[in-house]
Parts: sequence; structure tokens; C-alpha cells
Amino acid sequence: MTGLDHPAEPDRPLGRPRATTHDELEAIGMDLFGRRGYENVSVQQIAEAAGVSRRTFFRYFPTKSDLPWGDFAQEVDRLRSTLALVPDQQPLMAALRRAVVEFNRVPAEAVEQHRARLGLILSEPELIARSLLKFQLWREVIAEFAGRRLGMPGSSFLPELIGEIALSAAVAAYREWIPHPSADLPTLIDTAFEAMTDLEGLEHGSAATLAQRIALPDGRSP
Amino acid sequence: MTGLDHPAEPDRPLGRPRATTHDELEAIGMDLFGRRGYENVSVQQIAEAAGVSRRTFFRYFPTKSDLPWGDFAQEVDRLRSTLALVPDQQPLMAALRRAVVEFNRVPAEAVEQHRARLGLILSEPELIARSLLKFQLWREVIAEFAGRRLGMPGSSFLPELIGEIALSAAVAAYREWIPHPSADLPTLIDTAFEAMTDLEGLEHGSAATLAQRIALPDGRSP
DNA sequence: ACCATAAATGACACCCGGTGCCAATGCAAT
DNA sequence: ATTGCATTGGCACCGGGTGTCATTTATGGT
Repeated sequence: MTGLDHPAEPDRPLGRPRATTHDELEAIGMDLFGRRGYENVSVQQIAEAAGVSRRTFFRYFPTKSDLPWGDFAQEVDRLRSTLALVPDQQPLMAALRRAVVEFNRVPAEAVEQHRARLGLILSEPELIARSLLKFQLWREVIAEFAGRRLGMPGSSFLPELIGEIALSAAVAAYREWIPHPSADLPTLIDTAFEAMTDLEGLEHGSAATLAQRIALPDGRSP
Repeated sequence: MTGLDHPAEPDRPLGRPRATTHDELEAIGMDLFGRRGYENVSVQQIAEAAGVSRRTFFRYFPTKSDLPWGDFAQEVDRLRSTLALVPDQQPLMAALRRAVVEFNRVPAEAVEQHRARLGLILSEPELIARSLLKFQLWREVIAEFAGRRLGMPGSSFLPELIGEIALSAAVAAYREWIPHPSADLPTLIDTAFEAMTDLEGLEHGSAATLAQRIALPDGRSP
């Protein structure tokens, strides 16, 4: 007995090696969706293209509609950590605004991929449907934060409402972004939050100036 | 030749009479869902209980998950008509608030049924998913109204954002209502809109007073 | 009475997403 | 070689949803 008898698996844990990966299936699937449309691609076809059985596909993804979401739970964790680090003196909505804006800033080389995902998710009915389930996690994180700040459970009315509203801002920005690729997503989200803070004052005039702001490509004011 | 030769079908248009109705299937289905849970009831079983074939069920409802929604398109039309009658001098958000509050006022005898629907829709994952598709119509109506008011297409950023936000308020209220049957739904919605108008000022103190307001059963202030 | 017409139903075959089950596979440690 | 183990593949099965076609049940005209 050496004391260090089992060498704590270097890279290969044990058993039969995997025939594919989460990422590979995702890449193949997204490619096929882009080419032929979501509904016209069956799980069978994705599996075949990956050289794997249909049954195996479902061991990597719970459903077909989970494919475009990547590891969304992990993304949500990122949001949670960001919010955990917000200093207490920062006002609630300002903090949320900053956090959500930053959460949606993706590295330049990943922008196209991100747009493809969002475009699919927001256009295909089955994926639109699925999105509400996915965003539920997201909302809970926001509500949890708001609850801490307001001194009440994250599940109570106001925190939940704030979660809904923050998600609204983000989704409205996503929808605007898809047909306007030249726009800057974080800026769109920031604008959405800004508009929300002055809903009462919204009439012909003020709306026009705001609308003009977001029309600037890239969003950096001159 | 009488000039009035074909008598414009009194009640029976022609052909084989229907074996069931939209409403009957809905009633039977909702009953079964309530008894055994949504997932544990197959379309087959609903059809059998209605004395009709499975194929026929799908001639009355496009999908199983449409069943709890009744004739939602018609409800949305009601909202549209309400908004069309709003006087122009009424501020945008105030008008929306009133319209959405009134839209959600149901006659006392229908409250329980309405609660059952909403409870199902907000708790069963498949129905949660479906809800986004359904509410899309709802949002479009709001966005269309906002667009008219702001002098821009209903499909532009701000109107869409306003649609999202109004829906958020309503949904947050629905979710609060389900576990608190004694609350008054229109009042909850009104409160949600009110809270949204002062998001910036939301901190410990103000939130507590608001939270207290909605805790009053029935919502009529003393 | 008889026949055309028309609308709705029912039966059947089929596709796809998703799941439970179990035997086969491929690698590592002994 | 043998054992242990995770993963895979195959298969049967369920439920939702659709396309197709013959059948049913009425009405209206002759």
C-alpha cells in the first residue's frame, strides 16, 4: 500500500472514451440549422453527421432545442458572480444596468457566433418557446440580487418584477440587434435601461431623440 | 326565381354535424389536467372522454398546449379595441396601465376558472414555454399602440420595449396572484405599473411600503 | 323515394422528439 | 488474460402532430 494507490486520473478517467463532445455536436448542429433551417434538421441527421447514434445525442443534450444555448447555466453563473461583487452603495437599478450590459459584452471574434445563436433563438417558434424556460434562471439571479438589496426574499413580488423588467430590456435589445448587425449590443441594452427610467416622460419628442441615439452605429457618441 | 333562392344557412351550414365543440374539449381537458396533471393526460384520453377520435382533437386545437388558452386571439382583440378608444391627450404609460388593468378584470364568477388556467400555464414547463408564443400577439398590440403614440412603426425599438415591459408587469402580477388567491388581480397589475414608474427610487424603505400595499386583500385602500 | 353535395369524422400510416433498458465496446489497471 | 468501468449503440416504446382517404351524416333539389 503506497498511500497514493490510485493516481487521480490524469486526463482519461476510465471506461470507454467518448465518441464526440458537447461542443462538436453543437457546432455541427448549428451549421446544419443555419444551412437548412431548424425544423428541417432532425436529431438523427445531426447524430449521423457527428458519427454517433441518435441515442447518444440525447446523452449530451436533453432536447434538440437546448443545442443553440451552449452552456447557458454557466453564463448565468457568470452573471451571478458579477452581481455578487457589486458594492453596496451602488443604487439597485444602476447596478443591474451595469451588470446586464457587461454580461452581454462578448469578445469581437465571438460576436458573429453569438448573433447566429440569438437570431435562431428569436426567430424559430420552438426556440422562442424554449427561451422562456432558459431565461427563468437568468431572472432568478436578478430577482435574488434585488431581493438582497430590498431586504426581502428573491421570490417576492418586487424582486420578481425587477427580474422580469431587466429581462425585458435585454430581450428588446436582442430583438433590435438581430436586424441591425452594425449596432453595438451592450449599447442597445444600456439604452433600453435608460429608456425605462423615464417611461413617464415618453412622448413624441423625447422618443425621437432616444431613437436617434441608437441609430448610430457602434453607439459611441461623437 | 324568387330572388331569395338560397336562404343563407340558418344555423346548420351543411354537411355532417360536429361531434363536439371547442369549448367541450377545453372543459374536459382542463378537468383532466386538474385531476391528474398536464403531463399525465394524453390527447388520446381527452379525445376518448369527449367521445371523439384523436385526429379530431387536433382539428379543434393545433396542439395540446393550446387547450388552456381558450380563445386568446379574441381576448387580444378586446385589448386592441380598448386601446383604440383611448383619448389622445391621455399620457402613453397611463393609458397602457389603465388598459392592461381593465383587460385583466374578469367577472367574479369566472375568477376561479381564470386562476386555474393561469396556475396551469405558469407552472407546467411545456405551457410556460408555449406562453411566450401566445403573448407575442399581446405584445404586438401594445407595441402598435405605443408606436402610434410615438410617431414611429410599432416594430421599432421603443414600442417593442414598451410592449415587453407592459407584459413584464402583467406576468409578474400573474405569478404573484397564483399563490395569493385573496389578492385582487387588477390591483396587483396596477401596483406593478406603479412600481415601474419609480424604479430608480427603489430601495429598502420605499419597497417596504409598496410591498405592504399589495399585501392587503382585495386592494381597496381603507 | 332518390341522388348530389358538402362538411365533418375516423382510421391508418407515418415522422419526429424523447426515454428506458440492456448488451456490446474500448480502454486502463491488475 | 482478466476485471472493472464509462460510454456507446440498438431496440422497443410512448406521445405529439400531420397527410390522406374513405366514411358518415346531414341538407337540398328532383
